[in-house]
Amino acid sequence: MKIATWNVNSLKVRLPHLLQWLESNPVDVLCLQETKLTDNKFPSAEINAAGYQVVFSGQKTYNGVAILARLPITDVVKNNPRFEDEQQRIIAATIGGVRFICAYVPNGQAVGTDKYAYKLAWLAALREWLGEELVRHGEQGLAILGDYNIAPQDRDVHDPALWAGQVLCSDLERAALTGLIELGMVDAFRLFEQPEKSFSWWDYRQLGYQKNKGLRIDHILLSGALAKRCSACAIDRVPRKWEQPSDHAPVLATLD
DNA sequence: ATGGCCATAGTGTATGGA
Repeated sequence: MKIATWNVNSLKVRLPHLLQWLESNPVDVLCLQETKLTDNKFPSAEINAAGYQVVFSGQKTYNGVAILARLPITDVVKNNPRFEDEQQRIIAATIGGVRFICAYVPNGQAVGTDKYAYKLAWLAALREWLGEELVRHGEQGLAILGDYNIAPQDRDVHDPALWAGQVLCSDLERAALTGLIELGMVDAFRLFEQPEKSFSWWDYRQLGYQKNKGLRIDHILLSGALAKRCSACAIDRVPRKWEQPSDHAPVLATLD
């Protein structure tokens, strides 16, 4: 089973990229973030025509998540039942016996702001819910894929000195990510040897991609049972080079 | 020079993203 996550930064703009990417990467499960579409505008027909079922939870202008799958999608849950949230940032479903959570973690804007506090509260609630979900689904396997808006370590940052203590890299955010991992999750990307300076997001400004001024903030976390099945994990930079790209690249993993 | 870009809403220019 091949699984992937991609922050498309507007599915309206990026639908052609999504369909093109799926042609060359016919993954079994794909989690999308920042669809930025209300549900009535979601392009289900085009995605179905590409051979995928799809479930989604969106809103106007901001956020929005979706899960595409070649196999039937069951037991869909929208949002974290432990966290009241107007913002559509989570959708969960079971596919092929595996529990998938697609997550768009809040950005946090800047350390010390209200949005930063919201991010930390959101992550604390995610941990609480994840603990329960692992009891329910851990044995068969659970994966959380998404845009975490957290660079786990300095090696995931193009310029650690510049980013030290900043949002996406702060100690409290990293501790919140560690909190998820402590429940028994594994960062699939770090199961394998990877190129130096591997990133999943590059700023649109300052020729960020061309200069590889990026961060690794999109992750696939696997429960122990799935980590044992994982035989590969990589970032696909190809669509970041296309015309009018998302600022994020897809992250893929293979489960044997 | 401490910004620069991009998407959205909407038709000016602000907000949010990361």
